[in-house]
Amino acid sequence: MSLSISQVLTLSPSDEIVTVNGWVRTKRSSKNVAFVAMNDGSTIRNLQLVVDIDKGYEGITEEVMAQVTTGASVIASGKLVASQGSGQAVELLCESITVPGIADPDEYPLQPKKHSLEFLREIGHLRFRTNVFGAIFRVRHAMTFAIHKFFNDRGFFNIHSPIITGSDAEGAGEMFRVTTLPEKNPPLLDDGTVDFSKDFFGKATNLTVSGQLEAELAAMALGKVYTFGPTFRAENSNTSRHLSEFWMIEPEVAFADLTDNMNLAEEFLKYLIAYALENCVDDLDFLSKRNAEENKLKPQAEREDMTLVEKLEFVSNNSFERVTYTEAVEILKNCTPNKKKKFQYPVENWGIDLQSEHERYLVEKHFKKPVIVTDYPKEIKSFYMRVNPDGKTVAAMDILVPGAGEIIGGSQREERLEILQKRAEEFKIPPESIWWYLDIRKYGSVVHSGFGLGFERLLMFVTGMNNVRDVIPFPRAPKSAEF
RNA sequence: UCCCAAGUAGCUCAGUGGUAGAGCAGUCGGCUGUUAACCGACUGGUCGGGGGUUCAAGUCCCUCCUUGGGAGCCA
Repeated sequence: MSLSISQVLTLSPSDEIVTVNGWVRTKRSSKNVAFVAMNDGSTIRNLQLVVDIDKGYEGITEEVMAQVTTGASVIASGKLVASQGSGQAVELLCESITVPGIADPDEYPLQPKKHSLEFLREIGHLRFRTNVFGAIFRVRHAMTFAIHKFFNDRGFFNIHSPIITGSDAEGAGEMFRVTTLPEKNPPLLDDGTVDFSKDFFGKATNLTVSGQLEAELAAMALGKVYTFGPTFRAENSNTSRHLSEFWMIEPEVAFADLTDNMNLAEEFLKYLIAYALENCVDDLDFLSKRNAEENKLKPQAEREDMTLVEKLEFVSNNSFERVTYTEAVEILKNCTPNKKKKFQYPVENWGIDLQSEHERYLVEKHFKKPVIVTDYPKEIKSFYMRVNPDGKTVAAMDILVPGAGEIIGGSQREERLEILQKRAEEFKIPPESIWWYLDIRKYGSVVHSGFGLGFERLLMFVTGMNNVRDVIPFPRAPKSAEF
């Protein structure tokens, strides 16, 4: 009977022979007995293999045991016995061990010690084998599953928005071109630019920067929909919060206004955090301890007063703070760091865009909890956001959390055709490039709202990791696509 | 893209003008129902690349590359 380590660790000692497959984390050996910590990825916990050399089981030779080194794969069989040592309830008393794949100790880069995350990023093909990344990617899976469950339970339909898009007016950022034209001597127009009518799709195409516009179309028939797919931004962003390829969840709901939208977003985030707390206990416990150790190394002023798990519990049990942009500016204008000129960008006038330092102050110092900022000046937001009755602001909302910053950006969409056309004009978006988006407002237009949740930013918040490149298996960023 | 810092053994780092070091890992030996085991010995380096200053450069200067932190863009 072959079992996963997560299964084995729930069993009681018995005379039944069990077989476990996995990889060696560490080995401690002496003349008479050897202990092997084995992990198979099913859980962060290791199974302790005990090899009693005196017993002289067939197949467990010195040659085989010499191959049992950190990183090697092993298949072990034996009886589950109560552990004599502390640290584990049960252990596998081995009667046979085979090593399907060795890992030469002279070359294998992972050691049974703490490695820097920077180093592990350089060995992206092996970092899955560490406790940290095992925990992170199990949590990532759990969050993926919980997202689909949340929406499915509430009558939403998952829409696969296209990855290749012909729309270049989405305004969300620089795009990656998709083309099959030859690199050398592509067909040119008279003015010397590339003739994309000769390209694969008969027009210029790019990788999507957002599934929102397409989700809106679906919501106008299916009511409640969401997308969950990869998104691509060709911005030259070199930060710990940006990727060139990241995953985004974008719900879109017909007959829903901004308040409905905020309620959905808040319920959604709390659900996901509660799901992680309930279903990823071991992994979050490990990440929380890791986080606490890192916290100790920080200067006093930057230390957090809650552990990761405490922070997650706090967020799932308390309501988010909701403030308008106007109120946020008032708070910032009158706050101590602004008066003492500690901000790099002083807050003086209504209309400025909130900088990272301002958002951090609001979230980490003033409210000390997630904050929803609403009703931004229309000049600093997108063309599709609904203009408020004051004519100055739009029905937008951003959710800011400690550490990961802006985790959600959403809005009530402009459903009035004439106003949307005027807004597109102001943003210099040619109407013919979004004719289908405008068409939706001609036929049965309704109030509707939605938001985008950056999946990796959610994971940063849930796992306590500080760099977005550590919560995605294969990070893509400028000058970085090795694995 | 801009600002700041860093790049020295497989890993983490010390070395600020005068013969390249430590801890961990690895190898060998010892010891022990061990828990990132422990003890001893040994091995291990184009000091990120290129150029320059100097009798002499890991160290000073220029330049490029990469990484980290911050900023902008945003999720």
